[in-house]
Amino acid sequence: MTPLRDDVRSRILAASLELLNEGGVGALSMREVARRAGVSHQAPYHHFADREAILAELVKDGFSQLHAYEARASEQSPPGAERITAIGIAYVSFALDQPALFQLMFRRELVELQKFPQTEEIADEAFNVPHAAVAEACGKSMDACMPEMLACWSMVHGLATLILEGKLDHQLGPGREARDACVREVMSLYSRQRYGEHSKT
Amino acid sequence: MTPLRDDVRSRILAASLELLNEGGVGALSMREVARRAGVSHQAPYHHFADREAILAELVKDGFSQLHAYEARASEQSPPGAERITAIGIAYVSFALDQPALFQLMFRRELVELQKFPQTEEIADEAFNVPHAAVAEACGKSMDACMPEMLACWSMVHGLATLILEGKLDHQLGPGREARDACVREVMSLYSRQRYGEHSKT
DNA sequence: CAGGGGAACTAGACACTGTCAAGCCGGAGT
DNA sequence: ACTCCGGCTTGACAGTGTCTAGTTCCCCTG
Repeated sequence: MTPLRDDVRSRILAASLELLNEGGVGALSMREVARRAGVSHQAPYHHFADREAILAELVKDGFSQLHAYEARASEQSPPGAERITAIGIAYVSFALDQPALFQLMFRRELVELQKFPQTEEIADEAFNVPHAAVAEACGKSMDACMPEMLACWSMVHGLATLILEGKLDHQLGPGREARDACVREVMSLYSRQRYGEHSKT
Repeated sequence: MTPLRDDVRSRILAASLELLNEGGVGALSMREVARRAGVSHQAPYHHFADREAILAELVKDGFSQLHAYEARASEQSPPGAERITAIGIAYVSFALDQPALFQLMFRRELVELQKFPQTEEIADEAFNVPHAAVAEACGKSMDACMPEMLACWSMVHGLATLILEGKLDHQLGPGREARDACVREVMSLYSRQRYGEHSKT
């Protein structure tokens, strides 16, 4: 009942997220987190088993954010190619909005999802949104359209990764608009040609 | 002239690669490298400015290996969809053969390519192989087919990344054959539908 | 109203890391 | 013969994650 009860815990998570966004995963050290939260360097271990458990908590929130991005895109677009494009753009937009968090979510060396069933479950929910959209566009069952789904997911995830790791800086400019335009172009190029034309853009 | 002259340097690189392959990037610490090379913990700094410089050297070799994988695939297949498929499979094969090295090559926080022009140049060579293949299949210039190239590269890179990070363990089995089969399927699904049918597989 | 118990938190220590600073040492150049 | 210098070693420092041992304080029971 007392909001003070979990005060330290939430301050720790807040400080973690702050550090993550400021300097990436490398800047997120347990001791610095504790320092920012104004507690001793050992206090975090009373709320989390180890560093990985804290990261898993951030990752959980990350996947639920990703799910929200995708769900909104899915609802606001008609089924078929256009919906796939929209979800793909949402996926990359999330990655660009939360680069450090996105990287954290896909680093097994930092957090092994299998150890955190709650986090894994939310991750699966996020993966289901594009999967369902692809199945609908293909007119196949979720299982039957696995290759299509993998192709789609891979492309979107690869695009996000390459942009974040700066591998496309040479091709694209540094600005956010150029990146968004590129994502839109690649996505619509992909899904239009695969799932049929759509009028958008 | 004396082969002993660079003995320490090459032993350091060998030890680095060994550690990288044994336990990933996290296991590669300067002190452990020095220990394995049989020198003091400061010796590496007489041959490399810092940790990043050692990693850059490994990355350089990684990109030249990747280039070799791609070049061989390109030569052994006819231009068009089939060549793109082959190069894509080669790309992912490299990633699966050298997982730790592949990850290292695409982590800007670990090695910023711009700081190492030699490494960057070899990386560009590696990226040019698929780029040329896509341009040929499209019948456009290298510049004009940038979106197609990005779509292709993103998909292949994303597939490699997702497999390595274990995100497809649930969909695929753990075995290498299942992965190879999946890669083949996704790749040919992609390039066949985009660049026309080909008889293979 | 004691008093016991346990949770939240602190403090100290350990082994480890990357890197700076100083010293040793042997061979090359003048 | 003497100096210089690059390759290497040793020592130190601040920083890390985490184990262990206290300390403090609130709640629950008798």
